[in-house]
Amino acid sequence: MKYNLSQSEENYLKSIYNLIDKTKSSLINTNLIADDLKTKASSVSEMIKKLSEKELIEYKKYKGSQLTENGNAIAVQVIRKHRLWETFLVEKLNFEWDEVHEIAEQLEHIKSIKLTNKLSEFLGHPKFDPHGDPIPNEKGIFPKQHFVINLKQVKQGQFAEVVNIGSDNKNLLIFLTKNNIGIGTKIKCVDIYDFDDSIKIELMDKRTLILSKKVIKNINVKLN
Amino acid sequence: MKYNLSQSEENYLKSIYNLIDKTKSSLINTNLIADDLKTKASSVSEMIKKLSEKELIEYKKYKGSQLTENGNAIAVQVIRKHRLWETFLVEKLNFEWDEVHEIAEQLEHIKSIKLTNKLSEFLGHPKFDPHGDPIPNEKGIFPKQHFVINLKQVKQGQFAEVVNIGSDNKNLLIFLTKNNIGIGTKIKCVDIYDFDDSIKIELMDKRTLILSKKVIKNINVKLN
DNA sequence: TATAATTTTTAGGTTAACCTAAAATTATAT
DNA sequence: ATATAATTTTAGGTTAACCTAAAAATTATA
Repeated sequence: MKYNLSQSEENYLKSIYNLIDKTKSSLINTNLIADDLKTKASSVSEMIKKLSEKELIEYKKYKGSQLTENGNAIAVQVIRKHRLWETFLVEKLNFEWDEVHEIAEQLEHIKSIKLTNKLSEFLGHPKFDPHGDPIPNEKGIFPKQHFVINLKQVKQGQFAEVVNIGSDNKNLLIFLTKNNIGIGTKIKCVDIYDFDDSIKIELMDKRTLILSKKVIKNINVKLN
Repeated sequence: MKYNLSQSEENYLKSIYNLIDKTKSSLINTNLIADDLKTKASSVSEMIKKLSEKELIEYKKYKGSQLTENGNAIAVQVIRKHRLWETFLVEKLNFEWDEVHEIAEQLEHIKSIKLTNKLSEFLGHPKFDPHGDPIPNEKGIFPKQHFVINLKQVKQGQFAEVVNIGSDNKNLLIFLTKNNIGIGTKIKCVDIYDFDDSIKIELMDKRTLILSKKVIKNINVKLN
């Protein structure tokens, strides 16, 4: 179990992991990966073949890819590093949450298990990163999370608390910050507009705000 | 002045910078670089040609290489990152000084000026890294150093203080640690053995120790 | 100073990761 | 059910960074 993968290979594994997570489907299409990694389907086909020869991906031609146990374990460790570094950047270096993704994309490929573990320790073994994403431990175990739902599931009149932002889009994050929405923010759903799937929310300070469908899609909450 | 260099290209610039420093010569031989980077002379020739087309290296065939102003500036920034990360690893994550070089070799290529500056700030803008090497600032200016000489220059009876170890060799660093020699250690030269260029030193606790020529070569001191 | 030794460069090849275009396969729609 | 559309793979090409071996240039030596 001594893989020495290139950054590219790690990125493919991570992408597949994230796409499984996002799409809740176990077989990931080649085009989806290509899209996610901003590369071409032909490049993906090639890489998938290589990774399946290394037994990190399970794949039958034309049928889509999934991760093997080993592939999954590696992806999880890359994600662990990504989220630990994001936490470091925000907590220790005072970066804004919209600035860290890009830098963490680089840092996640640093190869040193000892570094990762010491970093985690230094940060106090954080369970969630600045976007509310759970941070797996050295063994790949994720922390337990409260029951998380998407904001669009919240009914009129219900109270909820933001626990996670499901996107690294800089402008979305800046928008949320400007409107005082962050991890832990408590909100009330005061109105639902069916015609465009937007909603009106109320913050603790009684300020109200209309959120578009696209914004809502990326806000995950727990009910209060 | 917006270069986007590969890790390899950065390594070549850094290597030339370090070799200029070490050899005190302004023209660096192709073979020296090959040796330093554990690559072949033919690869170096190729890369040198490329970097001189980018005007980062000044070079005439068969005559050796030197850095242009731009090449030097880039090398210094890579070195800045290397030394800041080494400091972080030792000061904040409690790594030993013999463990950090390898990891810093990876971290030095992370591209984010903002990260570098925030890291420096987080560390309190350190002037020297764990091996006593000076850390240049954002503008590439190195801190002033006291007059530094090599340990072999110290005469019998003189007192000196270790300010710098001129090697990243793990075993050398472990050896020094085991013998209570580190940056800031005060020593007295009690004997010089001409026949093998070794010396006997005395530490503050009166313990004496014989150091070989190779060890001495890598210990730089200031006289006290 | 001519010859030998060393150093450096060039020529030509390999590998990883990308690409475009064409072919193969699968999915969709009439 | 078959034609069309979409997806995926294959074929063949490019680039960066390495390599070996041979050629060229420089340096050292007899």
